[in-house]
Amino acid sequence: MNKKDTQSEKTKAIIIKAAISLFAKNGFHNTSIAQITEMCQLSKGALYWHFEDKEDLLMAVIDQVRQEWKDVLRKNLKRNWSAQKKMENILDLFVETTLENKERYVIFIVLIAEFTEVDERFERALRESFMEFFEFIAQIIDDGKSEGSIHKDINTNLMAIAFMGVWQGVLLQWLLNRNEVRLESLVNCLRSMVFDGLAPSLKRERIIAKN
Amino acid sequence: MNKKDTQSEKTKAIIIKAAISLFAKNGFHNTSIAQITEMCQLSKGALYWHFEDKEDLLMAVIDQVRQEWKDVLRKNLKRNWSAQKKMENILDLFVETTLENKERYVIFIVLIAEFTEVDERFERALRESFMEFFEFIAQIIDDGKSEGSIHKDINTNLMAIAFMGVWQGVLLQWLLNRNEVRLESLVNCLRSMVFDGLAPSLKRERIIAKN
DNA sequence: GCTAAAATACTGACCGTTTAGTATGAAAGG
DNA sequence: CCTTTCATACTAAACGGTCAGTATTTTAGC
Repeated sequence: MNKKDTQSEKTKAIIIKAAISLFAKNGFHNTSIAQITEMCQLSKGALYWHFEDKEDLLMAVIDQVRQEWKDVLRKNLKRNWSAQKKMENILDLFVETTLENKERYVIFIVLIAEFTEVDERFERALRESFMEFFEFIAQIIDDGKSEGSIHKDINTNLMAIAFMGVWQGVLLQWLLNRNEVRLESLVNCLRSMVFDGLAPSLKRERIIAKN
Repeated sequence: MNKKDTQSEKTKAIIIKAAISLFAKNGFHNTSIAQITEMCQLSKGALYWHFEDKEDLLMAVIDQVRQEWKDVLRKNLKRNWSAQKKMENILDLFVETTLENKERYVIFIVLIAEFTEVDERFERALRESFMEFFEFIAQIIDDGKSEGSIHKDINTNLMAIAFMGVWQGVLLQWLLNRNEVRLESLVNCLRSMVFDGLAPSLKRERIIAKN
């Protein structure tokens, strides 16, 4: 029998799913075990059978979300695409997958805000989750440099972090203003910043200088 | 006697300052009244004499931080500067003031993450705080359009929100990676995205099309 | 294939602790 | 002496976590 098919794994998955949803909305500390067990129609004892404590559950949640991220990137960005095409598509991909499952992305913002400078253990777990993403983006950026579609004097690692940051920031502002603006519009705005630049005069000088 | 000089106002200010610091670090729900009163060497009775309840204190905190933001912008961006100069300086200003008082900016990120889709009252309070900022930035962007230093086809309000977002996102990623990267480096990276653009080829096409 | 034993999965009451908030009284100062 | 300001002691509720016991599934013996 496949390990994933055991009763234990099924129940664990149900609990993790509920926890992701509640942690993303209310944060870790403001979500009670009772809320989680109510959502998945289980008793407290059941939860504590599968997870040592609340923190153990959070670790499982972080792992799960990291895996989902990885899958989204690997499945949707085709290997044979150019770096430029990947970079152009990555924001669309974020928007698309956010609209179908918001929690997946929001939860990391909530957890960073909650645990940074507070709990070293979870901070590290979050940072390590992003490391995988950074390496993925960094590879694309390096390819883009070879291709000539990305400025060669850009610091790859810094840019990967900054790129992650701008996406998360736009997502954060969308959350706050979700009734006033559409995520697509906000991202289009971001795109025109990142890919076209904001100031035509500045940009022209730069291009002239580079040629 | 100036209202600000009364004992009551002094004590209030001390409590608010401690609350800002603790809310920014631990969030609202994960900060206890006891922690706040310990930090400012006061008793519970004292805090509840000056504030109706914990939520009342949070409202005062939000008001205070909004005021600080406003002051930073008004004092440091000279009225007679061009829009371009203002836009070029605003990120430096953020970095500078963040390094001297991190909480002032971090607290909004923490509170958005904590209250969005959870508590309508505080969500609105936060949104209204940003409104002032958006209007400030929107004015600069509009001036920049008249000047010709900013693309005319940019949606001003959206860009103001997105601009706020990218700053917050970079700040968030810096918080997480503060031991690996400097905020200045990350913001320089952001600047080269926003002002120079990422992809030279795309950009050139756009300029040619516009001329 | 049936049954007994054993491992797994789960329930719900309960415990100690922590929390926001209150009641009450003591200083302090004008 | 009376109002403002603060300290101390307390309450009720909510929290994470435990535990004795029950149900359900899997394994093992024949």
